Amino acid sequence: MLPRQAMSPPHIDQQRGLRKNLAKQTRSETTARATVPDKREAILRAAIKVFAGKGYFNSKVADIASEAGIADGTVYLYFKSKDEILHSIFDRAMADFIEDGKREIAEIVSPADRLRRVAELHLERLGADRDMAIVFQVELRGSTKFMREFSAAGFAEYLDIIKRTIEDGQKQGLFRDDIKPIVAAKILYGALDEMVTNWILSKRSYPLAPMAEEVLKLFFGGVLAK
Amino acid sequence: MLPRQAMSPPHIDQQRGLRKNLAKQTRSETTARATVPDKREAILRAAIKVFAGKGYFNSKVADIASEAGIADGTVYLYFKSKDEILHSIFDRAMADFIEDGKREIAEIVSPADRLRRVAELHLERLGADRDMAIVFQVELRGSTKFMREFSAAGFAEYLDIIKRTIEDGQKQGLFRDDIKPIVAAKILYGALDEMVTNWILSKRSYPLAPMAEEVLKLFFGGVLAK
Amino acid sequence: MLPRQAMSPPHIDQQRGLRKNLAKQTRSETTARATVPDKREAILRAAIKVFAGKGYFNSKVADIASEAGIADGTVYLYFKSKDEILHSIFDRAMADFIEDGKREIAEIVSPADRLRRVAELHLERLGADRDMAIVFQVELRGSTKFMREFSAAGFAEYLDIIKRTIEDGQKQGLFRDDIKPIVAAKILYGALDEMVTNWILSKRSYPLAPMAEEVLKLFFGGVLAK
Amino acid sequence: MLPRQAMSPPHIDQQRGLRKNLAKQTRSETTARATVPDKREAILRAAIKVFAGKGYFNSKVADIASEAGIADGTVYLYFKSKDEILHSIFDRAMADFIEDGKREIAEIVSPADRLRRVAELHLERLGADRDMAIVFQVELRGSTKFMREFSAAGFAEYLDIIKRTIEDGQKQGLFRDDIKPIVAAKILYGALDEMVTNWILSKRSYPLAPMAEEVLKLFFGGVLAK
DNA sequence: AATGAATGAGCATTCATTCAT
DNA sequence: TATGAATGAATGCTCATTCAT
Repeated sequence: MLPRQAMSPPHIDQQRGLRKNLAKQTRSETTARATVPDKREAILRAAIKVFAGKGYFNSKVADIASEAGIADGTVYLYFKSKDEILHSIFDRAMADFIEDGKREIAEIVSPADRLRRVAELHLERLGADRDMAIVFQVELRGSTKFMREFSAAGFAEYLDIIKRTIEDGQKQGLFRDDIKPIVAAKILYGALDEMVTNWILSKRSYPLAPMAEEVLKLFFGGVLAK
Repeated sequence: MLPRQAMSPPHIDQQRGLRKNLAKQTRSETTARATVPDKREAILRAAIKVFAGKGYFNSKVADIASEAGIADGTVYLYFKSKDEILHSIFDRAMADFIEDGKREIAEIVSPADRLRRVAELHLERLGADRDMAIVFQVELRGSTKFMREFSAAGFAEYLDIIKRTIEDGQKQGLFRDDIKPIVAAKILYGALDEMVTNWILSKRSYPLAPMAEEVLKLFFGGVLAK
Repeated sequence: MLPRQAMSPPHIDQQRGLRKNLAKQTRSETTARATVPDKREAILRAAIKVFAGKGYFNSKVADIASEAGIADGTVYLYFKSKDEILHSIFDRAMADFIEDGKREIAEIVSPADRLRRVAELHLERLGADRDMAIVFQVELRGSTKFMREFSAAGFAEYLDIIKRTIEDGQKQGLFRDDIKPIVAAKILYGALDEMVTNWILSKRSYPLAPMAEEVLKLFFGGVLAK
Repeated sequence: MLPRQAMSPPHIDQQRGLRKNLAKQTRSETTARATVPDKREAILRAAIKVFAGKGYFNSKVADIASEAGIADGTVYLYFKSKDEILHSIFDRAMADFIEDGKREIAEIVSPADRLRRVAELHLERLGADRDMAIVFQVELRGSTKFMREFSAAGFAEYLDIIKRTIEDGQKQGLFRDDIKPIVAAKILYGALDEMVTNWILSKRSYPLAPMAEEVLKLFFGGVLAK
């Protein structure tokens, strides 16, 4: 669920990011300003860290600016408001996550394998960036406003991907058809989501991604003994 | 998840209030001032409504007081801080929920039926009070601080009830034993939780409790066709 | 400077306090309410203690009520406001102090001895009740409003007593007449006042009254060697 | 007792400000905004005025900001709290006063002349800035907390200067040695202090400094006729 | 007279946002 | 672009005072 750009070099998600990056590097060589190539990116990374640490409402814009190594006012050259920063974090992450998910799934034939890949991706992504995971699990939920927007935008699409895969499975006779696809999709999502939340809150440190297999085992076969 | 008192439909509280009011009026027909039976209760109800509507951080103490029909300062006769109000909501609700859950489960022999009852209770409770459900799903999650406290206190116990039931099922050979009970418990909880969240965010109005059956069907049998 | 009533049984200052006291005692025997015969008095004593401990502005009316062992609202049956309590403390104390001073002085012929007696009384009074002294030295000064009123009322009269005594001394050729009596009076008062202030602030505990002699030695003879 | 900087007649501060302003205007004649040269200074001056007028507890931070011609929040860019403003006033003034006092005294040989200079300085300083004098006489005394701190810090040092001068006088046989130097010092201080207090409370307007001579006349020679 | 629950005006402080430089 | 000093609206909480009982 972590946006690619958040983990990769900046700009890669912005139309032909690669080209832009090249251009920037060219400029960088002349201006000798190698560090913080993209300030917008730096602000977002700083915001994720700060939000994760203190929560959205307890985080001050000054904290973010400080973490990003810039002046307070500079934040407003890149974002209209503190609110917009949080939005940007979600929007970018979700868009990126969905795009990646789609791509990876596209090549997989078996619905079960597709679900497996989605679950793995879900946990791999969030498991790779604890701060981002915290923002997603905690801050996203901390606001009905965001939840609705989130729901309306990316989340619905994400859930739809799962749902359609389940429908495929049903059409192919692989999945039971006495279960509503959308409900099954929500259950899978809810289970994965709970894994992430527990992982975040856990005092122990353990890899999140392997939990995908555990979830799928139950999701596929159920808890009843055969 | 709402405490019985707080969760019972409004008319019951009002009936209680009415009775008390009548008594009072009889006692002093001249004085018109009708005292609110339980102001602390009124504040909690008001807070749940306000928090549900605008979120904890966007809610002003004045909003709560106004909703409760009392003066701002009166809130502080019953609660030490705005923060304590939120805590009280959780504490009471969780304690009550767990107590009820335990009682109901105690009489059920079959582990599967016990899980069924837990799931039903979970959705019945939250489904009966949308505002309380919003506070639980949204505000509780919106703060790592609360989540940790919640986790440490009531939530862990709740999850443990589910876990032990699953262990029972495994011992009796009813449930697969290649699945870790705690993971299965989290999955069930996560699935139920997702049902609640979706219900809250949904524009359509539908009964939440019946979703329990849907979840259990999948949780027990899995999604794969036999 | 401590008002007599503040150190003696209540009511002694209110027209024939003794008689009233007797009456009260008579009543007390029937009602068995021997403690706190005069609530107004109790409030004033409590206020002096509380004001001395935390300062006027930091003292809550509730603190005073609690210290006096009565309900908050009861305070307002005896005083119109918190402000009035402070006023009452000063007014009573000053009136009493001046009255006593005049009486004691009246019998003394020698102006020097009269000053001596005034100085002794000043320090004896305040030295006998540290809390009252604190209120006088600290709270009285902490408000220009009070200072002006104090100045206008009792203080001017007190200073006048000293001044006239000095004038007497000058007329009798005992005191230098190249010094303005009012200035000399202020100097004596200022010196005594400083003794009290130092005594209050001192961490060590020592008797205040003996300082009168020290002050007078200098006031009479000056610091220069003869 | 006012720090030189703060105590110097307004025009000096303004001159400094003007020069700075001129420079600024030259640099940018288009921008109309004239920056206040030293905002911290302005806040302190405003606070002294406001505190003198209404007392510390009755003064609102908004009053100070308004008097200083700045926004409320700006106060907190220079001071951590309202309390810190009062502290700053005292600290600066005392430090400055003591420094000046020491310097002036250092060059004087005769103990009597030294005391004279101290007394003159004392009254000159406070007599030159009525508001500052009010804050010193009223607000400083109005809080045992401040008095103790004041006592511990600057005041003790001030009193010590006087005390040692008197000790010098005694060693040189100029002053009686049957009087404790510290007591004499307190008496002198108390007398001066009383002059200031009376000056502040007086409705008439008269120069304070000349009172030094009156006080010293009595302090040196005593009130008794020779 | 006494109570103490209720009131609500009042205020120090914070912090997102602006804007002159 | 970048800065960061300045802004001022916003709000949790206190506490003197009231008043129904």
